Amino acid sequence: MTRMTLNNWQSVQSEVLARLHAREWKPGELIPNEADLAEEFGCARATVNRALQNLAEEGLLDRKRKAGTRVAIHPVRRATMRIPVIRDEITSSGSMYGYNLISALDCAPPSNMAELMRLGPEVQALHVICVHNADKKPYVLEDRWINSDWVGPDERLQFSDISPNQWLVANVPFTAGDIAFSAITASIAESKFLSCAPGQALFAIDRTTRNKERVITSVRLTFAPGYRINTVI
Amino acid sequence: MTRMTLNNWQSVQSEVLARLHAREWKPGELIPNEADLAEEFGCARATVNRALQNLAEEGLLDRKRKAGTRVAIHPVRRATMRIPVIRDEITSSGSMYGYNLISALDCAPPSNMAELMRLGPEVQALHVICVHNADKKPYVLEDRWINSDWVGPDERLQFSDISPNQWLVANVPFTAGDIAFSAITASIAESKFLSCAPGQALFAIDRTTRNKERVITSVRLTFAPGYRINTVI
DNA sequence: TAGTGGTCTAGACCACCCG
DNA sequence: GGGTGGTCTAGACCACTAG
Repeated sequence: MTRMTLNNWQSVQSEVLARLHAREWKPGELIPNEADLAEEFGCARATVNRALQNLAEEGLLDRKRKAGTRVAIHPVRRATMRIPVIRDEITSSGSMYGYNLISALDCAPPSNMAELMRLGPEVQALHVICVHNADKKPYVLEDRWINSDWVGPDERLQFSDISPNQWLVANVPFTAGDIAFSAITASIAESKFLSCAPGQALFAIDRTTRNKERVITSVRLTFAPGYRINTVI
Repeated sequence: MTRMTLNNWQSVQSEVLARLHAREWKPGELIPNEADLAEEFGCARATVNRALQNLAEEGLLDRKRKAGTRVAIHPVRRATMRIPVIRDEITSSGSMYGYNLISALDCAPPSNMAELMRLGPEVQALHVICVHNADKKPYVLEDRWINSDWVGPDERLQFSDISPNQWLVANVPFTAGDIAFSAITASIAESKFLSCAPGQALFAIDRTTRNKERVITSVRLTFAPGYRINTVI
């Protein structure tokens, strides 16, 4: 066994990655245990552990106590992507950010939304519709329901100046959320707000944000035609 | 200072999370340094480090040497999502998986694809079109270009039985890739393969896979209407 | 039950970078 | 310059689980 000196976990990770890419360790195979690798690499076991744990997190290795570490069969199963913070997304692409409040009304939400927010019948919530612009052209339509418990009468006045998203992020703590991506067909209303043809294919993001199982807000973002979301593996 | 005993990094992380959710430490604020927290929690600094590093990775904290650790202003900016392995996605939802090869031909790719794959003019690549079915109904249309260097004449015969994706994952190592999500309008051809109306909004994933800067394959997956991709923060 | 990964500790040194 | 996070080390004990 050639003995090398890799004295930080990044270099250990690189070496392991190289062996995976070279198929020296093949998918499904068992690789040597941490103690042996530590000796071969000339470093502490904790250093090897850090490297292998990182690769396991990325989905390239499967680790189990006693069973050892195996090369994952499906090398990459996860992608991490930025959740767009609309204002940043627009300004960082060099465009000028603009914001139009369309409406902000208290009313009883439709039944599916009431159920999601666990509101009784007749209970009202705040419904906000607004448009974010890039260089004065519509960029995304925001259609949001907010649980009234989280926003007082004073705050909602501000929504003519700052977007509810920006306000919520800064003022309401949350513990969990879920996101869904889909393709939808532009309705008449959507096409009007986004200045596109009805029936056009639009990219939509639905996001629900919770604080300890209670829904704070649920939003649909409908993007202008041509929007893409990119990420790297 | 109340002194507690948190002797593993998960409990340290929970405690820190609780303070963040309770707004005890507010967005933008500096939190105590690792040594102080270690003393307060009654554990080693390395344990605090592990917890804080994990929270920083998740986007909840911003850490800088000398500057210290701050609560992130935009609490969550990343979502990690499963890259669907089509066959698994279909079978794990309880449906029967099926596969139809439409065509597999060597031909010169269109210019944008040739450029992406860095092929000279007139150089051919393998173009595969196939459909994956769930319970005999079209689920996703796969339109793929494969660099001929990576697939010999023998292998391509197999594509009538197993999908090129499955074959590539098992046989060709890759080092990097990128993915894009978008909404497209169904063309005549797409609508035919997916049994939907032309003009319908469809969810599309474009994926390019590389081995050391050389493109192995580039694929567009076009999903049948109604497809959604879900993830949790 | 024995082998493997998961983690903690105490101490140390280093890299970075704010003031 | 000095305080902060980033990491390594050696040793130890524990938790899990395959055989």
